[in-house]
Amino acid sequence: MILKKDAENSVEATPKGSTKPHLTAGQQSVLDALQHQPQPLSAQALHGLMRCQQPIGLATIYRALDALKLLGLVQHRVTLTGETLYSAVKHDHHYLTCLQCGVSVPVDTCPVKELEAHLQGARSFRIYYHTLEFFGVCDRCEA
Amino acid sequence: MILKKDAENSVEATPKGSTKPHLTAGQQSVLDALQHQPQPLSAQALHGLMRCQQPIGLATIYRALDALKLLGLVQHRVTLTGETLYSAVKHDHHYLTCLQCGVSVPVDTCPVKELEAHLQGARSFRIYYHTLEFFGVCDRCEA
DNA sequence: TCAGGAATGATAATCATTATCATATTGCAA
DNA sequence: TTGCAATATGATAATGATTATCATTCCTGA
Ligand SMILES: [Mn+2]
Ligand SMILES: [Mn+2]
Ligand SMILES: [Zn+2]
Ligand SMILES: [Zn+2]
Repeated sequence: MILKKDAENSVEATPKGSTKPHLTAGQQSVLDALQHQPQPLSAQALHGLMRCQQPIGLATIYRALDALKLLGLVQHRVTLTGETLYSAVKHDHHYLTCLQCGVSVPVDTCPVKELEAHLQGARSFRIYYHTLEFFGVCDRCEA
Repeated sequence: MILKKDAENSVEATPKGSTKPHLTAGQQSVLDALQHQPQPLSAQALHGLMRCQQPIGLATIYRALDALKLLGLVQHRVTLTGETLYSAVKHDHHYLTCLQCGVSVPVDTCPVKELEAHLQGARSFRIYYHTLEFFGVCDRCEA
């Protein structure tokens, strides 16, 4: 992959000194849409949902998602089929995914919080979110 | 995505009753190649490495990697650029990845083992491996 | 009000991965 | 052994999610 970046990413969407980041119209709509969804969604699925209410270009959605990730407001996860799913950062959901049929079942426990806090301090890295996923074969596919 | 499957996946590569799974020539070479690499590799990188020694088609490599995943011998991880990296299942390596520049630094700790064992028992799911990755912004990009 | 920068949308291009399909190998029954 | 059907392999075309382009519109501050 490795394609040239369009331009300097606007990390500085946040006015200096302001505590709340300034969001563009597109970013705001995307964030709103995501926050009203209980399930992670692909960019294209989002596009399908949003184009009815507030028409918005697919490219804008991708750009907004990138920006929101960089702001720590949105997180992502990649499915076995290569789609990227996005969700608002709040609760963290993890999954148990079957390599054969692709079914994903949620896992409620998460033992990562502690380690995350520890890393946060030890490394010079601002951590926004984490992914944790288990892969294996479900019983139906075991047969 | 969601493309039709080529044919029935050969989950039954393992002769009934045998404890060691039978690997095809391609699968064996791919596994060997991976086991000699300290770093996770993409399918195409593997192809580059292998084509010198034992010529092998790229499609065969992808097929072998899928089969080896299903056998619990190989694990995968998807980078921010959408490449899938494969490695032999032995130690589990986890990463801290910068959403801005894409740099990944290894994390040595892993608090997941225990939960994995627990899930293994509770769910009717055979777990082969897990991914754990932290996303944020590195200090260089923070500026 | 006006110029420069940022945001947006439509659309073309990219490229890792899959699907196809023709050919080569393998496993096994007769 | 031999012949055959099933499986594996390679070359190559197709797919499709994501990116890059670029023309246009929207803001914002001087
Ligand atoms: Mn978690
Ligand atoms: Mn681990
Ligand atoms: Zn399954
Ligand atoms: Zn960085």
